[in-house]
Amino acid sequence: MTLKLYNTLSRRLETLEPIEPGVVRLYTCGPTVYDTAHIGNFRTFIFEDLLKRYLKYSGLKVRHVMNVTDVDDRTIERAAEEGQTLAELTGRYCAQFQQDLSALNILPADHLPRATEFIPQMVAGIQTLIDQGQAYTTDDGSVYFNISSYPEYGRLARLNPEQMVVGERVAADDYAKEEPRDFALWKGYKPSDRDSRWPAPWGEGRPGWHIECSIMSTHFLGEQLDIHCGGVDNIFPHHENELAQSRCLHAGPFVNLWLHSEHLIVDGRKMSKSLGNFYILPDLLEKGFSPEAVRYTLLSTHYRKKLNFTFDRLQESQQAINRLRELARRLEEVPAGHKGMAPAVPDAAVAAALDDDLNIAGALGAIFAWAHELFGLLDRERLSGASAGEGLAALGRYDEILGVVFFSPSTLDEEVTALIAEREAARQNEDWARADEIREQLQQRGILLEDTSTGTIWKRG
RNA sequence: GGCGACGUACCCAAGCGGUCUAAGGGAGCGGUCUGCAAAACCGUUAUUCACCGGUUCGAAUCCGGUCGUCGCCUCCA
Repeated sequence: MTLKLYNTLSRRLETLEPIEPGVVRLYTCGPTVYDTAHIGNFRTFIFEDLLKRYLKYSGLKVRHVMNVTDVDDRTIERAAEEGQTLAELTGRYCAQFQQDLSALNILPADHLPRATEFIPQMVAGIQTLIDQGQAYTTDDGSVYFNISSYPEYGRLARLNPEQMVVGERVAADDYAKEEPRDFALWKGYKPSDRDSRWPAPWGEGRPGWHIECSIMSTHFLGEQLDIHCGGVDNIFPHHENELAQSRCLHAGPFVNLWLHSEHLIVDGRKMSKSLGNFYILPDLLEKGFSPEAVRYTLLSTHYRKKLNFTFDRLQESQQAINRLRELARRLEEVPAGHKGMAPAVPDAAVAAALDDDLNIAGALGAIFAWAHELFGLLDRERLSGASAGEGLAALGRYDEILGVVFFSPSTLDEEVTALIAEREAARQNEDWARADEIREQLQQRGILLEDTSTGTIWKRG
């Protein structure tokens, strides 16, 4: 396996060469738990899941850490609005987040540390930067990183600090600092912060956003990471600042490969809370879409391409998944000793595509082309029993990467089960009118019935 | 103003200088099968890759320009 990935730092494809042979140290930026994450957020988490699953598929061990930001402007604001403590609010949304991760069949990280669990370590790190003369305190008890103390500042984002526009967002920051481009390591306490206050040598307050990742990644994975992921909007300022801090706290390279996923688009604009054009998973499930259809939709476009989200897309994804599930069902029906052809499984094509910067569309193309070949043989009863078994195993392997075929075993409620039984009876009596009526009724509810040679099956529409 | 990405059929999308008269998914149309459907299969829907010019024996693929869309430029995945 020679997996090549696009490194944002070099803007080139680079071969993954784990620091420790056979083990990949992966750090992915998690959510800020001030609200339910929208599916644009999940596009990134699903891209990271694809990466992780493919690394495992390739025989590597993955040590994965995802942080949870549970203290920042938004969490504090939201907690105040809802009259809750910070911990109550973030606890609630963190639980929601994990529930959504699970629904989308995203493999959990080995560690999911929350920023507030590492405040003393962050304080120590900030103190080191102060001691080194790379950070300074201000009268309000805040601490800022002096970007001029780090010559490589701007390298990741390819921004020249001299040319950076000091815009509204900087002006809106009412903290005192020596130079507008410097960023906060620590924010001095203000009454509006309510219960969000922690002690520090230079004064009570709370950590800035970026320092948590520098500290927690090192804590769990060491000073150098193989891969660090996030959405493109994290390149600047978050990752640029994180990189600066980490490089100043320890001399090594910090991250070998920086990977960033593109945005999910709605009506031509990026999906975001501020634009109001977002969807959350529970709402899509409520509308009757399956979690696997959401997963497939977010997964099936290359991670560095913008992805336009539509309900049609979800529907198309469901159809594609149904096709693979149908293949599995048909393969299971082939008797073990059946004589026939033995087509090759597309392992090599799938691996070649994914080795090329996770070319998922190429991999899916290979899988579906193979599926088509198998269906043709199945229709003519010319697939050997052994090949059917191999095919089923191969599909299982590929689904360890895709995670859309063999998960979330759907169940039917009693009413539906009874209707299906009633229809069976009607068909036995050749009462076609009643049988068709039930079929249409269930179709309205998103359940498709198909009468096969071995009985009636159902699937989601 | 600075930096960057993208534009392939009705929709989505692969393609990384020749095997491209361009994978794969969805959708449509005709057929086989079926009680009828659905699924699956067979056939069909781009001699063409936003547009213009250039490099090359050869370009969807490289270079330049034009048009269009989007993103980032201090706390957005």
